[in-house]
Amino acid sequence: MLDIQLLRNDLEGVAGRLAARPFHLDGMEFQVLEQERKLVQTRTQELQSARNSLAKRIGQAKGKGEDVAALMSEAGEANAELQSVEAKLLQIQAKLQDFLLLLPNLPHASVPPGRSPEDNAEVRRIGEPRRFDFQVRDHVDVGEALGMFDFATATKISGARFSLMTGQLARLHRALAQFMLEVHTREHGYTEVYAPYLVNAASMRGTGQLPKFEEDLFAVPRGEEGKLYLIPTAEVPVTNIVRDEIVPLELLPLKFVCHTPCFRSEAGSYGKDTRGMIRQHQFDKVELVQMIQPEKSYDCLEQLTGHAETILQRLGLPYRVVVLCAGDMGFAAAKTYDIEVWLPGQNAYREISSCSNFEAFQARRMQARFRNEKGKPELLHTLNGSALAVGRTLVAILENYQNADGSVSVPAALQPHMDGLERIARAS
RNA sequence: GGAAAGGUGGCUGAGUGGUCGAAAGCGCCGGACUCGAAAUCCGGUGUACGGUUCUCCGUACCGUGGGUUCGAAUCCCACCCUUUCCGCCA
Repeated sequence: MLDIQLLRNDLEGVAGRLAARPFHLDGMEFQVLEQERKLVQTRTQELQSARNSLAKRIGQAKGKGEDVAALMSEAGEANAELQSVEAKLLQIQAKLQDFLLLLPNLPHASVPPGRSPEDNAEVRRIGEPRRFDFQVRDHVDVGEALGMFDFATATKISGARFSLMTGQLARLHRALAQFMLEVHTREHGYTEVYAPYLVNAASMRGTGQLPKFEEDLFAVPRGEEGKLYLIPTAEVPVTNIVRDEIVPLELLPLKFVCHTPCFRSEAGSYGKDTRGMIRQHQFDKVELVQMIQPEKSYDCLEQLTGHAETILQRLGLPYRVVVLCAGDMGFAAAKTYDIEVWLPGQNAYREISSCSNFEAFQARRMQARFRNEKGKPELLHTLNGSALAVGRTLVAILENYQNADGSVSVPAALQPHMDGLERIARAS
């Protein structure tokens, strides 16, 4: 959510910066709502003030045993207008809130303009893609040849966009998550978190999934009106740790790492990445989340991105880092780096991590604050990034570490997590 | 799922429907005392929004949402949550 003060003071400027996404800000709608709000709110408060002092006088008069009939009728009359004007105010404020909740974040000044992924700018490229002296296979062929990937059975059990792994492949998947958690907790100073996979609407609103992106979520009905949502990323439960909290300054930065499954309906991506486990309804991810003072958040974004890159470096996977252009960024982000891993089977770099600074956008929705040097509550900045998407990392390993005989080498960094296993081969 | 108790400011904890945004204590901040500290004493100490604009003023907020009333932390209804006991359960 954007600061409503900013809209009041510089509507043109905000509209200009949002146009880069591109997003059309309806300035007229806002101004009309604001004008009305001001009028109605002022009147409401006047009437409330009058009611309060009148009620007070009635109380005092009664205390002295005086006649209060005249005062009572006066109060009764004023109440009629108050009631209607209060209802009107609630209605306008709700409209204003809806308006604000649907505005995306402002892109940071360092974000390149542009509308499509082609406008993203490569920041750095690390590692040399390996040369193969045999015909490379994609992860599906590699995994199925090993007899450890079974998409057909996954489809039988659940439907499209689910996967089933068995044996050493399932173990590799587990080892990856384990390895990532250990690097981040031991070397990068993150606190491990176990968090709920089902969250309420307030949490989804806090991080920005709601109200605009409900169709991307899986919902579980519960009770009469209520429902819970399956998390699309650990970002949601973990960031909401600080919702409605005022964090003491000395606790900052808060750094959390959390491994969860993620659930996404992938509505609107029909026909996209239908093969293999690139785009699934359910996938595992290790997520980094930080909460920090505003003046430090961009340094933190660089660090956090570096933490994600560490995993790829340790695994010996070639990758590049791109800064997303304004048009390719998510709704809540002010700046995002995508990390793309090299996939020989696709002969392309594919997203494996997305690291973003949300500035105060989420914090304002969540009322997530810290107590600054002056002792005043101030909105936090929130950041997060995948480090990494476990399923896609597994894909990258299958493709980059495949051997001519159909086996897959286990990256050295993972071997300690797999009882020293060096190669995954078909069981004979 | 059943029964009971309870949700008040950073914490503990009062609060006959009427100067209650809320006693008191603790904590915290400032000051006095002190060479310094402790103890003691004095003063201050919630959040959000709006108006004004840097000084104030107003409004709202006592789990959430409704209701009764001139007036609700206080009464009524619904819901949520917590604790304890029982049942069930990994």
